[in-house]
This record gives sequence, C-alpha cells and structure tokens, in this order.
Amino acid sequence: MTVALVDCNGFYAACEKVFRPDLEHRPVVVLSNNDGCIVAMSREARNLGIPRGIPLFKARNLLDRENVAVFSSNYALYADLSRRVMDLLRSRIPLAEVYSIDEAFLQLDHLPEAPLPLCRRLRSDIRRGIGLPTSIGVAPTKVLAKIAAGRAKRLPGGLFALGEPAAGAESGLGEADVAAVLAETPVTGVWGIASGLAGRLKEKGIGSALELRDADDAWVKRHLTLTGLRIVWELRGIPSIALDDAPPAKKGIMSSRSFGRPVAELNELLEAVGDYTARAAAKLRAQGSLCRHIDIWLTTDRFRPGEPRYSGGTAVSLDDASDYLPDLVAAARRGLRSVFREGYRYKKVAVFLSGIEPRSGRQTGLFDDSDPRKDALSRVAASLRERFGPEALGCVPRRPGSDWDMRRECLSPRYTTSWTDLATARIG
DNA sequence: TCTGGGGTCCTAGGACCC
DNA sequence: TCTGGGGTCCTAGGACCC
Repeated sequence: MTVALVDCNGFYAACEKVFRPDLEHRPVVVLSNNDGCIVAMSREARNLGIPRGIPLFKARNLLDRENVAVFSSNYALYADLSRRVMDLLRSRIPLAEVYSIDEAFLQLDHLPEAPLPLCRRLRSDIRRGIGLPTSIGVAPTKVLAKIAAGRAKRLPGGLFALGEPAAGAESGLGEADVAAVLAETPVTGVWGIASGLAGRLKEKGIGSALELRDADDAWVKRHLTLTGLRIVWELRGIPSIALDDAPPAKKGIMSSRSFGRPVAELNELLEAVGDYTARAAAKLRAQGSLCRHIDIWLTTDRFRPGEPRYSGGTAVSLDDASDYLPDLVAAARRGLRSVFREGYRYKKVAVFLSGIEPRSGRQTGLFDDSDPRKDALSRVAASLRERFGPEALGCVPRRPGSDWDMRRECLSPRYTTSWTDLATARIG
C-alpha cells in the first residue's frame, strides 16, 4: 500500500496569511476560543520558541517584543479554506480520508500517476489555487506517513517518502534508511503515543520509534492495548489502520464554550444553552441523525481560587428521537433549570447530544406523535439559514445587549463566507 | 484581568439473560 | 463437600488526536 498524508502547515495561521500578503514573513499566532491560549503558529512564530497551548497572558511580553501578529479564532474562515483543500484532494484522488480540519490521508495505489510527481503537483496546486502551504509524507502505512510528513515539514520541497513505495523515485529511501529515520524519531513523535504512554515505555527501555517498532507484541498488547499493537505493526510497514473515506456518523455531538465573562443569571444561561443547542442540532441534522438524550453541564471557573465552586450536569431524555430544534431547546432548558444553582458565577455551559441514531430506520415510540410538519419546517429553516446566514432564523431569541459571548478581540474578516467581509483590492 | 473545544478508541467490570 | 457457562449491553475511566 502507498499512503500519503497531506498536512497544511500551521493551518490557522496560514489561513490568516492568505488575504494578508503583508504578513508573509511575519510571525503569526492564532488564539483558542475566548482568546485564551495560543493554538496555532506560523513557522516564524514557532522559531521564536513560543510553546503551543500557552495561555495568552503568559506570552504577551514576547508577542509584543517580537511584533507578532495575533488573531482570534476565525473558524468560519478556516472551515471554508479547509473545505476547498479537501474538495481539491477528493477531486483528484478516489480514496481520500479527511482526518482533521487540516490533514487528509490519500490512497495512492493503482493511480495513473506515480506517487511522488502526483504529490508534488497537489502541493503546488493547493499553494497556487488556495494559497496554503502543505507538507506531504508518503509511506506504506498511515503511521509511517505521519512520520514522513513531519520530516517533510523541514524540507524546502515539502515532500518526504519513507520506505518501499518510494524506492526508485528520486527522493525515496531504502529500508535501512527507514530504520535510521525511526531511530531519530522520539516515541512521542509517533501518532498515538503521547507522554502518558511514553513514561511506561521508558521503563521498558523504549525511547525511539525504532525501539517501539521492535518491541515484543505480547508486551505491547498488554500495556498499550490493541490500539498500541496496531501502531507497532504500522511502524513495521504492515497496514493495520484502515483508510476510511466515509467516516461514520458521530456518536455524540458536543457544543460548549467558555463565556467572555462570568455569568450568574439564569436568563443568560438559558440564552447560551439555546444557542449551543442550535449549533449542536445543526451538526446533528447535517449528518442525518436524530438524538434521544441531551446532557447539560455547567461549571464555575476552576482557575479562580476563593470563589465558591460548583459544577453540575444532568441528562434529559426525549420521548422520541428527534432533530427538531424547538423540542431540543425546550428539553435542554429543562435540563439547565434542574442543575442551575443560584449564587454562583458560571464560566461555561455545555450541551451534549447522545443516543444518536440515523433518521432513516428510525425507531418510534408506542405512541408516536411525530408531526410531519416539524420536519418540513426544519428543512425550510435550514435553507433560509444557508441562504441568509446562520443568524437569519432561530428559535432562540437574544435579549438586546446580551454580552456573554466569548471574547474575540483580534478577529479577522470572514473573507470567504460573508459578503460584507470580502477583501478589496486596489489597483495602481 | 487572563488558562479551548471538540472528538475517538479500548478495556474492565457489573447487570442481566437463558 | 458440592454452586455453570456463555453471551450481550452498558458505563466509567483512561488514553489519545488536532
């Protein structure tokens, strides 16, 4: 098998640069929701030694000193550019698995074009057509392709091949070189091995990807479970993690956000819960599913010592599996009222949809009272939102002046998804 | 002042069934 | 004295990913 992993470099930061050529060589960082942590960086920012995940307030001085461009998360922009990249890949490669917002695995066997020239062309077309830089790793398995892509990041050509499939190709490597690359790769650089497992591995004398590859199967199975064993096999070049171009429907859908400020009022929490339920329900409908349960959690700020702390959650079950927003919102609000306690300043509310099942093949209750008009209404509402924007129609009114939303003080325009935010060009 | 928001898979153990 | 065996389903918890 020949697998490629296409990875967009510093994706969020790169998206911010697409419509800002003036930022070409400047360090750029992108913040998490609520402008809390640094979650993505351009290469220039990484070279300054900024750690990923650091809270913004701890990095402030460094960012100012180095003239770093700082952006709030502009998820509408990233999601749209991601879709363009994935559409391009899927239009060229019959079997492509979109693994995350910025990565896709491609199955490169039995294609008319050889893997490396094909990947080189994909890179340049994504760069020219969409404006995003990528790295591509090519290898016989997904785990090896991840390692190869990591290497590719450091090469000017952005392309690196590991193992058999590349043999004969100009930048390919032989078997011995695979071992050399694995020996240089720390075990935490292997997809699926993080610091938690690395400790256990260290005790066994396993520190590199090569040592993990050559570990004893029975020991691996016992200590790292079947998941770990599959990783080891993949390191040996034996495909053990399938490429899946139609990922299964989600089994749970979560919508949760920290507030921009502490929120104590039930009324404001009810607004937020309505808003999050609408987001989750949109995802539910998009994958053609219904849900049976809604979980609500709310919590105070765990980083504020001295303040009274409380967190609570509850599950609300629906009579019939549903995707009908007004019913879901009513149930979610019921759940919130039952866990809400007066006298706390809340930091976060979460809505989690579970008991998910496909809309087709739906199980109805004994006294099924589902109303066909609900489905028709939902379809109309969805098409109106698609045409006029997500705020065009909802069943969750916001009181004027409500301001519990997350902070996004450095938000860039939604260049590609909002008519009012289109980039303008000056000629001459 | 200030610390993200989603998801996945696997295993063990208990309840329950015949 | 002696107390089956095999299966499913669910949940909690632990690990990981971007």
